[in-house]
Amino acid sequence: MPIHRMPQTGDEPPGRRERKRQQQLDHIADTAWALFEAEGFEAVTMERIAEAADLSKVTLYRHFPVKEALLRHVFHRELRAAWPDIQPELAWAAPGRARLARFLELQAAWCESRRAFLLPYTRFRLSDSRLPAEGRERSGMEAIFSELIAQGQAAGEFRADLPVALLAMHLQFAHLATLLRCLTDDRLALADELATMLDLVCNGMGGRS
Amino acid sequence: MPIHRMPQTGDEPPGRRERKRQQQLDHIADTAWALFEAEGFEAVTMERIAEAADLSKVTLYRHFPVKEALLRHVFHRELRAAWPDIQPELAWAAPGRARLARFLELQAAWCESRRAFLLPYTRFRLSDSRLPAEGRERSGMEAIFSELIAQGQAAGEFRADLPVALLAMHLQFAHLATLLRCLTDDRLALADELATMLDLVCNGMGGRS
DNA sequence: TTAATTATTGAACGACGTTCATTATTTTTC
DNA sequence: GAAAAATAATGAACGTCGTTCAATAATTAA
Repeated sequence: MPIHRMPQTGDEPPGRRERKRQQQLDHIADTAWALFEAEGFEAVTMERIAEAADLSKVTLYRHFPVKEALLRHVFHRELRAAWPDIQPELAWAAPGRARLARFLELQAAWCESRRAFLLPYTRFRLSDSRLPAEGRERSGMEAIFSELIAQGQAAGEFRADLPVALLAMHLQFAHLATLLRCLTDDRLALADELATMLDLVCNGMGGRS
Repeated sequence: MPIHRMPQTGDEPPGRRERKRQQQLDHIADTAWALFEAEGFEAVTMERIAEAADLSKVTLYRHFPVKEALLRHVFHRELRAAWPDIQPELAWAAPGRARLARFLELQAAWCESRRAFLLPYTRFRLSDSRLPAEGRERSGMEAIFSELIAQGQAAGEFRADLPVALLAMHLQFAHLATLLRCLTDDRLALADELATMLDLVCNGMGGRS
């Protein structure tokens, strides 16, 4: 069997190379996060991130093939960090639409304090399909939507004639579109628009089949 | 009053400068269309388009500030050209969902023969919000959706508690998302996925308010 | 015709993302 | 342990997108 890629059993202890890789990823993400926060996503060049993290530009691009992939990595790390605070709040709402609505409320608040990152991230997520296969794994948000929708389906609140993945994708695009609209038009309140969006996604726009 | 931008009454005869501009736009679009069709969107550089159209690169960028703007211009020209064939077919279906479904059918067929352009165009449309104001005018597709939805609202088939523009935007994003999915996954049939998408947009995913 | 606007151009630039040959490091195998 | 194979990292150069600038040509307004 080919040695260089073993079957990913996952329980084997990672070698030193993998460990160093992970901590270097963390180091890069920390550095990038700080720079993005200080100067904005567009203003920071990949070369500067590389220098600040004490890496070659080529090496940085080996880890993150496009700049937005780095943004996504950083962003998802933040999202994972916020999840323990968000999740218990959701249990109070009934599975299905109510819980989804509660999540969007909490999410909106979380997003408000990350406006600088949110616009480029949203744009990228809306149109990305050029990341390598491993990068096309479920995004943090997509995984959460899938979970919440599956709960709603199990509770009989969401239609079960369509696969969860499709519903989740539909919701996610509507979500991203709403974010994009709000971020490019300051007159729109994120929380309100998200509530309207959820209404539309759940109830449809009224056409009978 | 400032001379260089008059109120755009529109009925004054355009000067020679404006006429030359228009025919140059047409010339550029023709050239770009041919190159795109022959070699694909990504493979053609802006410099080559400029050379082929006998222009300076800077001049080309003056007309189309980003490459995708040129693609959009070319694409919308095609769509406008196809519209006379599509529109009469729509009158046979009742306004509202049926007519929308019919449009998506015809659209799918039209798209099938333009796959090469469709992917970059879709990606761009999904995430564009950096075009100059004049460029953010309603896209061809968005205008059509708006019209069809307004007809459905008037016929009482679509809910009227939300503005047409919002419904149209929602539909358009779902539409683009479906295109993106089908173009990046050959196993999916465009017509089928569009029908499912319309179902989802019209009927919602089943959550009660 | 003169004066003010606008179009067009070449040349250079910064940034993204890639390629390549070379060197260092880790992992495997003996 | 040491040798060999595989992978990681590097600098340097390159192509493309998109922009800036100063200079020239063409159009319009006075």
